[in-house]
Amino acid sequence: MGPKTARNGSKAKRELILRAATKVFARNGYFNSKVADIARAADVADGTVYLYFKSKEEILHSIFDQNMADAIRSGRELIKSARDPREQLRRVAQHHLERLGADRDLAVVFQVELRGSTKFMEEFSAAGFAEYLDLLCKIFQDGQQSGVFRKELNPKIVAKMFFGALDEMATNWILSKRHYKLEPMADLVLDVFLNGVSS
Amino acid sequence: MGPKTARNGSKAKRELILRAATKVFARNGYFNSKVADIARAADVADGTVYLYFKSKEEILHSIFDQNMADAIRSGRELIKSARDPREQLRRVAQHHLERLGADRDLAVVFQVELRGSTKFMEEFSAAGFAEYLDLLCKIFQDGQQSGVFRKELNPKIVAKMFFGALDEMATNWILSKRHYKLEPMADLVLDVFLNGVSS
Amino acid sequence: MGPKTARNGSKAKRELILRAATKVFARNGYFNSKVADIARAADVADGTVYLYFKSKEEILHSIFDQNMADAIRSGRELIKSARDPREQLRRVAQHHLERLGADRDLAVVFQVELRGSTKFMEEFSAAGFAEYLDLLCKIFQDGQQSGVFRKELNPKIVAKMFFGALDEMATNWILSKRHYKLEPMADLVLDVFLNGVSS
Amino acid sequence: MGPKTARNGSKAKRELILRAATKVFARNGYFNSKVADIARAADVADGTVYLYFKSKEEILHSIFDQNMADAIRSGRELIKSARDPREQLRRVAQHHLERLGADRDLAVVFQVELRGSTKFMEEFSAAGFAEYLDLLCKIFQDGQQSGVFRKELNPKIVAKMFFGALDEMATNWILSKRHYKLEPMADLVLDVFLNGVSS
DNA sequence: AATGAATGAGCATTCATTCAT
DNA sequence: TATGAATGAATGCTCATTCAT
Repeated sequence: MGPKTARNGSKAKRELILRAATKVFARNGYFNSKVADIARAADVADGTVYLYFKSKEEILHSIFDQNMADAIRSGRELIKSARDPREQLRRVAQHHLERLGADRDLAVVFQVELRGSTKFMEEFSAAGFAEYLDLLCKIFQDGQQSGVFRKELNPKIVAKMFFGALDEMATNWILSKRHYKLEPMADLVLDVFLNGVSS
Repeated sequence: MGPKTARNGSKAKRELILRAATKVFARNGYFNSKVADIARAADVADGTVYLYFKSKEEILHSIFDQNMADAIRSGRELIKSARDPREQLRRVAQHHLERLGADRDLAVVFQVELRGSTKFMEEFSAAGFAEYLDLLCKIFQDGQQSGVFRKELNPKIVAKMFFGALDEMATNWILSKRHYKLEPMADLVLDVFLNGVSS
Repeated sequence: MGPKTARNGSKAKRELILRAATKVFARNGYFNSKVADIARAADVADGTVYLYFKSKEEILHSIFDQNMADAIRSGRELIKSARDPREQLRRVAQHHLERLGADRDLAVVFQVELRGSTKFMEEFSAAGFAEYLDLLCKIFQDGQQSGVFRKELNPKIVAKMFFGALDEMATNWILSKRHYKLEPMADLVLDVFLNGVSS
Repeated sequence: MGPKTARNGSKAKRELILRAATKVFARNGYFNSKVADIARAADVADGTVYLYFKSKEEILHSIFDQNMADAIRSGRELIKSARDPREQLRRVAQHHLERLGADRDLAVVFQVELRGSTKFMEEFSAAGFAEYLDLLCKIFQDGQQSGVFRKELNPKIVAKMFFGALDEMATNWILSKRHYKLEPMADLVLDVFLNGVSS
């Protein structure tokens, strides 16, 4: 059998629904999106959604899980592709903003819809998010050991700051009415982080 | 009648409802909070809520508006109280985290509940939030003019980064199970911003 | 305040909904009845039903509970009103069939709708129903002690038989297309029970 | 091909599904049973059920029809096997309770699940049930003609009473938590019917 | 005959908002 | 001002049934 077996079909339809949901959530917000909207956007019947996801909430979770796993995987590979912690940081930051900048709907879901509930934020945090922060933290720690970064800084806090700065770039990009590229922000952020704002 | 006329009473009750709503939103999330919950927490009848607010959404907006106005006012005063842009930055950052650290419920609403809808985020952004960013931006611009900060940096972007970093500190503080003080983070953030992470 | 206080109004509306539900359940069956049907029949909004009952199922329970409590109360009084166990039996049987014969909708709910689920039947049995059987059982026991009834019979079983016979009369009456009086069946049943069918 | 042709295979599978449905209906109730549950219990695909039955309702009907036809057939044979109407009554009653006592799932379906809708009860009544009552009625009429039973009694009503008493025994047996034999109740019921409860 | 993925009509329940008192 | 009973629109999810394979 070729690649179009039943299992592939299932995965393809799951993906289809996920993409449709991302679009719908991005446009209407999670709470204002009806499962029927997602079904229509995916061109399937309402009930079909429930063959692939247990609930509306599980769809949101799946969007997060799947993309976060991807992001972490790419992040790890990017780190391996460079030696200099500064360069590692640059690549991860750039990739971070590239990903979001390439899919506005996904970006909206990540920057806005996923933040709307403490409950979700807690799981969100507990899940891959913490892993992503870890990844950044490791880079800072490496840099400290190799003497590139100041040793007296708390790497965890620096990682959060770095993430927070990138995150804010992304959120502002989404909310902005002007159309600009998100990805170039990475270098600006990096510059400030590495060298500070002081002259 | 002294200053405690009916109008004062009204304001007091409005305040009462607002505080109750903050608590309820923080604990259950905006979408899962019922107006009846807020009414019960404020010890008034359901209908009374509508004598002070047009809708549930307006309550959320009011929480934001009122606190944001306060924050901006304080911010302006703090800026006046110092000459050195670095010190101005430090005071604003510290105040930012002090405010949130002093009222966990308010912090939850600001860091989590207010982020859950693009629609709200847009108004949110349009409203006082932009003003707050402006305030930070001004400090950076002043610092650039007085030669304290690097002139080649885009002050708007730096302001967003600074805000993003502080914001992330606050969000992490809320989600953290450990109990620590939020306010001391201000100096750590400032240090990195001023001097960078490079040794 | 006269009899039309809020509390009376509440009870009256609860009663109104209960009566409407009885009619609706009788005509369409419990599972095929929509809460919206009940609301329309009671001339209230859908949501109003939930101010008085927690769920659709609770409405069914309430119909049972309320009527069963009435039946048991009346039964007890009827027993007091006569000395001869045979006369007691006659009065209870007649009252049993009178009640059902007077309200066909209620009869349908009792004879048909309440029987449709083991779960309900169990609670049904556990609840007032067992009490009703007890009441009949007592009459038989009294009759046995006073020598009116055969002492070798198991009074519990006889009570069940008697109830079963009356119950079948009621069920048949409901399902019958012909219009006849239910109540006169009581004497026929009693005759057979007292004297047997043998000549 | 011998007698085990496809048609036999079909009947076997039909039977399989019917048995599975009886079990599922008995455990969950008709309305709470899903066709998918029945299919799984019968170890066939959901769609297969519809090759043998037009609808879920038809399955319930078939359970009734098939068993009722059996009961009537057995009943007729039992009547032929005895001359004395009293003995005929005894054999039919005993067989009635034996059948139900031997298959609790079937008994639950007959005593509880089949009673849950007026619509079904009407057809139920129209169908084999009336025939079963007729059978009992005939015995009483014979007994009246042969002078064994009192001539002034309405045989139809007596038949219903007799059925009602047996029916109640069966229902109580199902709902009872204690484990006892159902069949011996037949003689007790018969004794009361023949001789009455009076001493 | 058999499968099981897909369908889509159907419904109990919730809750923001109103308004008569 | 304050109340809280009443409203009714809104929606996630289920499941009997179909049909392409």
